[in-house]
Amino acid sequence: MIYTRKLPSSMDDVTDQYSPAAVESAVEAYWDDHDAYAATKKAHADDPPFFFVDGPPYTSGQMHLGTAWNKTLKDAVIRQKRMTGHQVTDRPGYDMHGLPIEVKVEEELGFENKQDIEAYGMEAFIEECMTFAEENREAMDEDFKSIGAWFDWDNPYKTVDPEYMEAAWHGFKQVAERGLVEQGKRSISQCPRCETGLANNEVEYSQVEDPSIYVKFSLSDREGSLVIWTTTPWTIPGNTFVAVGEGLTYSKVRATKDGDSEVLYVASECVESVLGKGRYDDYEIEAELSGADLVGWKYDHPLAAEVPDYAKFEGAGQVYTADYVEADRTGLVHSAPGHGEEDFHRGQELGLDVFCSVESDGTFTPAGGKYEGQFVRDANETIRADLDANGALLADELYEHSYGHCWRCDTDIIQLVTDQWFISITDIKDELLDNITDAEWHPQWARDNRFRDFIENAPDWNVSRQRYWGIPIPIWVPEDADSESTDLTAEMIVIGSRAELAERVDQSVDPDTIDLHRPTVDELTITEDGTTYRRIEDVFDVWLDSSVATWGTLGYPGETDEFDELWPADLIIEAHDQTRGWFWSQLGMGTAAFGESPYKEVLMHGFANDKDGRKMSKSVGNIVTPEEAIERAGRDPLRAYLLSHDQQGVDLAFNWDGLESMVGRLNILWNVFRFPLTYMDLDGYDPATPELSAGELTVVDEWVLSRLQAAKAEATEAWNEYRVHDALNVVLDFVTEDVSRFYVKATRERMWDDGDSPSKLGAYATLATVLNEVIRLLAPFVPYMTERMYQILDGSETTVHALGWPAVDDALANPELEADMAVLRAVEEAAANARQRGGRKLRWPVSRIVVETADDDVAGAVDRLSALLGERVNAREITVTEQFDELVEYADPQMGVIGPAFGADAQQVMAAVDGATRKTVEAGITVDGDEIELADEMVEYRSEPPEGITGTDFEGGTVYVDTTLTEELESEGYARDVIRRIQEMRKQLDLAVEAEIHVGMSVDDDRIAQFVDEHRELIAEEVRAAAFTDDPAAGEHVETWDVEDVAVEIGIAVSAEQAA
RNA sequence: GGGCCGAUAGCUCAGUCAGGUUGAGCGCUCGGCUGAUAACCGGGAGGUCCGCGGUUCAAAUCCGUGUCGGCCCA
Repeated sequence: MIYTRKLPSSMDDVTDQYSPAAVESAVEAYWDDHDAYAATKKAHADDPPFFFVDGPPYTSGQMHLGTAWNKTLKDAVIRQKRMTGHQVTDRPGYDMHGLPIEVKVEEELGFENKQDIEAYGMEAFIEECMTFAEENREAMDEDFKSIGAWFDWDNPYKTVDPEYMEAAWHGFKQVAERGLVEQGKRSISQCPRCETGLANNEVEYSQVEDPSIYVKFSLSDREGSLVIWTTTPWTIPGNTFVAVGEGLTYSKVRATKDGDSEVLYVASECVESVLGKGRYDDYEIEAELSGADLVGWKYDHPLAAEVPDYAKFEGAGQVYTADYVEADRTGLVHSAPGHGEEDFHRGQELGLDVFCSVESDGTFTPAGGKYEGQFVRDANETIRADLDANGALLADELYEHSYGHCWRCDTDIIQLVTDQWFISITDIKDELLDNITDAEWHPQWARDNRFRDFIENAPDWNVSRQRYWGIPIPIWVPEDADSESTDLTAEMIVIGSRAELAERVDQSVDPDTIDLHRPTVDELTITEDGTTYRRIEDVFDVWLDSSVATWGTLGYPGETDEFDELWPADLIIEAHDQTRGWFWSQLGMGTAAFGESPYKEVLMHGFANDKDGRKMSKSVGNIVTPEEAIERAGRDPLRAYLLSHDQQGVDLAFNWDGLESMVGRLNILWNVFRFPLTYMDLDGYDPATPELSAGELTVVDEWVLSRLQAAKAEATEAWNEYRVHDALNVVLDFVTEDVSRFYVKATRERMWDDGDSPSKLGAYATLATVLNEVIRLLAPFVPYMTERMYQILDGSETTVHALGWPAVDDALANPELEADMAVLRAVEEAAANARQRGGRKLRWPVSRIVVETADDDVAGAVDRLSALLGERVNAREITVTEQFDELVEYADPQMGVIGPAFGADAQQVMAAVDGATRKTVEAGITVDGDEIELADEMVEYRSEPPEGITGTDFEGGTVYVDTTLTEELESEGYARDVIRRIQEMRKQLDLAVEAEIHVGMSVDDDRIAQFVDEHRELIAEEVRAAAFTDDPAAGEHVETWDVEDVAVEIGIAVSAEQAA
């Protein structure tokens, strides 16, 4: 053969069925041997840049189906972008800091709390975290490579690298210089086990059962009690005020139980319910008051004896209004600014001090009095009992509701007021909302609804964590200062780089080698203007790490050239959970630090769920791993399956049958690819550089080339809008519908034309053109099999992935022909249907097919393509008519009219009329010898083709097939049947396509034998028979066939000259 | 509890923006084709377009409401 094959010769046999595993391992070896990835990058090294940024997966586990989808999509996009002429940034990233890894390492080491870490030694602990993260990262590298993801694996960005950590410091310093970093007390969600604050998105919720208690707060300046409701008894010690709704109405209720009476104040709407909960016998409403009337009322702390240091400062122990009050439960809200976020904000507004008697580990401080040292949840029961003993407990129930717990260790969170550092997102809300629209999102609804809503409601970003494994916050504050006595925000020094650190700290530090992790940086001090500064101990919220990825990827600020050229990112791609995650954190950080969105375009895909659309989870046992999918189907099929579904915001319900179907679709592609190879090989035809002008193009060639242009145009347009699945499906549909089902079938015969047939050369050139371009269009999706195909068809470049994206050739587009062919296909389908109903298989020719249509376009199309149509439907003649005049009208008796008119005779009339032709009816119908008079409305007629003709409707009309046999038609039919049987036997003998044979045959029916005899020459030519005898027994291979109920014995032998 | 997304044949999905007889592929079944052959093509069966209510001559489509699933938030 004359074309180059570069693949290992053991894989050279492409006549095998499509075997993904074999193709993929061969291609993988080929890529390694030829350094295909490097060759691809080199091919596009001088193209205009495209700055893609990989969202860093967290290095806590291995690749799952969702991350496989994510990386596959990114990989396909990168490959396609390269093909369209871009030098694409493909540095993969890994998110390696944070609480999840700390928790894993703690588990491995058997730790239970922070004290265990301190005892073990922070430095050693951090080393363990680094090792853990790095080992996981390496494993994930291999996972991602296994699905054919081509990234710069030798050079990933890692959030633990000094260069990357510096990118975070730099960004943070810009934020500080804009005055957006501040320290303050805030109510935060605290994990008492991890002893750190959590970001809102680190809190997960689930249903739990908690106490639900109604507590009476005895009024100190008048008779009666306020009734409040809470599910957190442990916050009662911290009670500072009671809130009422300004616009609500409250009732003064005199309630009696067991003869005793007392006065209770509750919202009027809640009276019935509260009194019921308290099991009072009776009650009487004595007065109605507005919420404002209650303001300023004073009450006694219900645990005054147990918590002697309770909040009794100026303004405490009184009633205030608050807008968070609703007429729910009691309409009065127990407020503890040391705990609840809303309580805290209202307390600040009212100028109240903060009372918080709970430590960061969830135990009461000495200020908690009797409860000192108890864990809050354990104290619930004691507090409940104490309230009961104090006569303050009105009702005591259990309540199931959703409550937050730590995303990593599942411990129930507690709300606490602590000192934290914030980025004041709320100060730049307008700028953020403005910057949203600088990025284009796919799908757009995610940006305009979900993302915008989130940003509108976003609180200040608490970026400090009281942990170890993270980027140390680069803030130094005066040595002895604390937040109570000093405005730390005003006094802080923020360091933005290693160089600045080395320059300003008191110790000698080498900026090139320093590890910025704790505890190294903790020991560094800064002395300026006579004041010594120490670093605050906190590390960054891990979300801040990845938020700087767009410049961290580029090594900025250490390296500035690429940043100046490329930033902001052209595209990022993640699943919809990142709307509140990475999409948000990057916008927040980019806006706060640089005043703009760090990305220009977002592609948001969905989640991989199980076949029922449910989340995959270990506990349910419905997890499908990428490894399993690859083993059962293959890498290309898995990739194509994942990418064939909507990539914009919609979840995927993973289904094994769907994956299997994809193997089937790709198998058709494989078959189309290998179909012409044998012939091209025999003829020494080189499919690498097909010349369409070198051969003779038939109308089918022109048509499929036109369809190819349409497929390219549609795929390109889909890519431009990141409708990635459409870009894939359009091409696969073209391959299966147009190329396989129509073109190949219509072209097959031309493949075995002899010699340099112009028609054959035209077919070769057409098919080679189609294949060359289809391979390019599919390369981003199925990189292995397209590589294999390319190397066999062409192979002039190292890899298919270095090639350019095929352009539409307008000269080959022919919409009129496509429309004509659509008509032909509809007619053909109808004809096949009519044949089947007429009992005439396709191998047997029919004398004529009549297309009845009132549509000029349809008539014209059939006319123009009548030769091709005749061939495909195996008809001697095709005619087109507006009105098929051979239809016969059959009578359909109308019993609604006949019944009343003929009474008892009606049944007989019906029987006589039913199914008769119009001619018969109009000639006169007789019943029992009497002609009956039929009014027009008694009979309707339906038109049907006559005997021997079958009609089937299609969209533009009706196709009639005349299946009437003539001797000549019958004769050819039998001959074709015989040819078919001999071909089958050739195949059974596995003969070479060009091998000549001897045929012997006897037919057990003289008439049929005569028919076959008439076609000896045709048969001999079709089956490459050198000799034809009447003696089947002379063959090496003899078989008796049943042809239309006639026994035909056939013997074949390889010609002597062949065998010799 | 709130926001967004999804629900159409046994399965996977299109159609919903812009109302007009619900479609395709897979699977099943019957048939056809036959040197792409463990491939390919056609026919058939298969539907409460998630439920309920509304608008309209007409609703899978628009509106309201509920159910289930997903993500995010509380």
